[in-house]
Amino acid sequence: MNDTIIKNLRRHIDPTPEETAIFLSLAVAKTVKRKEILLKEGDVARQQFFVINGCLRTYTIDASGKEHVLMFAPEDWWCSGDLYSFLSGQKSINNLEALEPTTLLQISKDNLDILFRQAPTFERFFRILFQNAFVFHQNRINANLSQSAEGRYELFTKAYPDLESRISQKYIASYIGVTPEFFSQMKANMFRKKS
Amino acid sequence: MNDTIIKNLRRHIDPTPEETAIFLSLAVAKTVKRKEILLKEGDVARQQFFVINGCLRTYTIDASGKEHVLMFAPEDWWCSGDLYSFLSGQKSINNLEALEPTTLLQISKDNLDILFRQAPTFERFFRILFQNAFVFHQNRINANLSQSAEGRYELFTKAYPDLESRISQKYIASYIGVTPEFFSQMKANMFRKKS
DNA sequence: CAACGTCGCTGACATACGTCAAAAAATAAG
DNA sequence: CTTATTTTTTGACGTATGTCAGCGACGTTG
Repeated sequence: MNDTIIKNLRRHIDPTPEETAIFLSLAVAKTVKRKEILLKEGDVARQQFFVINGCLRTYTIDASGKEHVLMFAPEDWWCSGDLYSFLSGQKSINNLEALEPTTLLQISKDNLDILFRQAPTFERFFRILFQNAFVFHQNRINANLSQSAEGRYELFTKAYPDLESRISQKYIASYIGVTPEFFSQMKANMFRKKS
Repeated sequence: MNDTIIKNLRRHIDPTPEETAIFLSLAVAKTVKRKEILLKEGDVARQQFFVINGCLRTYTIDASGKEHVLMFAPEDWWCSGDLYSFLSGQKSINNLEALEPTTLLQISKDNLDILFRQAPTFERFFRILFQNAFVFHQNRINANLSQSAEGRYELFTKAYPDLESRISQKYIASYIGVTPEFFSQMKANMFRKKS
């Protein structure tokens, strides 16, 4: 079970066995059920998560009560729920929910600070992690500015290759920024075009 | 002139005089004219920039030739032009242009790697920088999903408080994802509402 | 198996925003 | 200062996407 996270860490850094041990001693394993809420708007985000198995979604609820999916976190993804809340201690404006039964590691802010002090190579790891997140998000913003719903849908399938079959498509619609009804019609149109 | 960058560094880290000196020895000052291009789509992004004075914009050009502003970088902002290109050495898909006569510091990828090795506190600095960028971008994505053009415009004014009077409003329209024509009408409507 | 809620599909109608063209206003250049 | 260029505004009309309502197909729970 620790294989997944160790492989994930090795993607960007080469920690010594001691450093890995420190990391593992500061992270806590956790299992949640489908539909379980890990972070609720208004609470403070106290943990950073790493998904070993399953899938999470981060979403907001707007003034008129509609939900908007900010990101998915399937296996091998890191997820903060609400990073600003996590860092600042302010109330979260995002929600975080499990879309499947999910196994994850969580690490608290205090432990993360300890980690950075005791194993500074993790500064590097998270620097690279957020660097990549920056690229990912800028890409998505670009898609929002320049592409139609179809283009954004393609970007989704590239970002999350095997997710579509696992989750309700209303979440995909929300992620690309259209209503479920329109998404349904759009897919029908796309199919018609192809054949 | 180095005051600006030193103050910027001190926002997140507390570098020793030696570390600051290392940083300054690896960064190069540069001045560019209005409309000068710092990075062109298809080239490789070789520098990371810090704006001392003036303003840059990062933008893409879509298949139909339309430009889309991804971000502005007025004074005291860092800007990568195309971070993916900078990191990977792949061709850039973004363009970077000065909107005003601009003074900046630039640091190459090689020098940045040297900096990380010689003064590891900068790993921390850039980790925090990208962390903040993550929050900023997620906010913007949320606005794109949940708000109308008016809401996105408000977010722009919060993100860049004194920029509106300095740049052409067609760039603001592009940043919030509407046409200049619609933006013009929208502002007229907003004014009418208020009074 | 029955009953219920959730989800996806369809169609009629509504609206935010885009397109195109032209004039007016502001800015830059000679 | 004057002309040329760029930017902004206005208006008519088009389109992508939203809203609402209904209906059928599942999947869950008792």
